[in-house]
Amino acid sequence: MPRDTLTREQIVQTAIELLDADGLEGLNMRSLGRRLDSAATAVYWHVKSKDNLVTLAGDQVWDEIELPDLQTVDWRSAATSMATDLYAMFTRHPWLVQALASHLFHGSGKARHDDHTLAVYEAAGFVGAEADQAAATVFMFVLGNALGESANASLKRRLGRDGGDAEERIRDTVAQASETAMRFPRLRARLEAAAATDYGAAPDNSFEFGLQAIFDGLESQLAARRPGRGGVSGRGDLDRVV
Amino acid sequence: MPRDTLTREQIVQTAIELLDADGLEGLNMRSLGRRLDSAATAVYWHVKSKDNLVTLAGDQVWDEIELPDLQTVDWRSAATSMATDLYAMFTRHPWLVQALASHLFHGSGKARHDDHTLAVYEAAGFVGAEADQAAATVFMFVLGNALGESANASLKRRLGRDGGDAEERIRDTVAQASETAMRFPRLRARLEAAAATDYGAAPDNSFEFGLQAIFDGLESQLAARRPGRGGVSGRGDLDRVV
DNA sequence: CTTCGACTTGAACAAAGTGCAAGTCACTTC
DNA sequence: GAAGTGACTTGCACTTTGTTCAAGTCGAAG
Repeated sequence: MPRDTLTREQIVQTAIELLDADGLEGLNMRSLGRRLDSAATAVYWHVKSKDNLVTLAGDQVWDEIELPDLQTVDWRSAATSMATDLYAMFTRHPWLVQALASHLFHGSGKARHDDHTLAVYEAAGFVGAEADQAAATVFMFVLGNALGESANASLKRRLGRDGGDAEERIRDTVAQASETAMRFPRLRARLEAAAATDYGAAPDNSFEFGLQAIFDGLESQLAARRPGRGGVSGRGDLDRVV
Repeated sequence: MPRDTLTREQIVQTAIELLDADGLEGLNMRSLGRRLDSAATAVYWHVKSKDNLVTLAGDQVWDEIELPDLQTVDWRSAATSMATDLYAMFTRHPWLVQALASHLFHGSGKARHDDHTLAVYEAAGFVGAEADQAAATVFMFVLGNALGESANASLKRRLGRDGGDAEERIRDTVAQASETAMRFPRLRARLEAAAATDYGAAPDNSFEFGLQAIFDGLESQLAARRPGRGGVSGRGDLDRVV
């Protein structure tokens, strides 16, 4: 009963669904095949390898974010919405962060990340060498938050999947970690509070807080430097900042 | 010819060496056993699982960073050195970032990250609810940079290992990425420049730049808010910042 | 009707994590 | 010193998962 022939788009789409649901570990070629009513190996006609498939899925997912319209909003709003979109995208697809960390995205990685980051600033009207660094700052902040969120999602997934036994495993890990952390006495109270945290609880507003603080800092650093120059290179005189 | 009995410390130490050299994918129980002159499964007497082993390795590695001395340095220097140490540690052990992203560290994760971040600020004299968010901001920024660096390291490792054939693979990936990125016309020039980048080249100073900008922003946000209050809770009034 | 190329399939291989029954060896106990 | 105990090691084998491959099926073109 083989239905209409498989398409690459269909495969990538299904892969994204599996990835969103179960993370990078949750995607395997056999279950993907099953979900597509095909043999696992049928996929290999359309896609070179699993790595390749994940890369394709990632490419597709990048396109979910869009550039804000410069005509209607000021740069800070534009940059804020762009960064927020980016963060939301990473949150929707936590596996993307995993893939980034384990190289799958890398090859192109450096190029694409920087591009999408630059989009934040170019879209907002910044150009030139300073924008490179400012954009990188914001992007790295977003990425860091995404990594945290991704790890969080992995945990929740595990907790949800294999019941009480997983909870126990996690309690173990916490206990084990505490042992190490106890060496930092000042942090003890805080750790204990964190261990009791309900992981399903609403997130705090630290992302927005940090984002705005960063914008403040960038604004003042860039403003302080702008009057003297108009060029494009000039990486040299940034060194004294540190 | 079985030598002296295996110890857990020895195993963890060797695991870290393998991880540093070849990343998370480079560590497998059989090669670990070989390196230890033991059967692969001997390790299982000392360690519960591979995940567990990676967690132990991570615990050990966290201890490489230390708290700055508050008596001798101002908060900003202290926080800078702490963040820089953290970043250097992640750079030395890129697999830690991978492990973070793929749950291995999570259980305690949220708790431990926040702790170590908080250390930046507690060590520097900040305390209270604002410190939570400020610390999280810095930490997330460091983490994001670390993720970028980790991906970069993965790529270099690949390039180094299996020769020209890998380079070709990477060229492919870049070409593929360009195709997608071409849809963002403003970014084209930048992408082409990035594709030509020598990955072995010296890093720019964007980490330091971003870090100082963030401190500027935090300083002004926190300073602006401090006069009115002295309490500890007070998450409510932060909302208006956004 | 034949052929060709797009596409699918099932068997099979290799790598890697892990459990298990059976050992070995040092040290304690009588 | 004999017997035993428990720490530790080993080889085998099972499982999951990515991937290859020879052998198909099927629809359209000639």
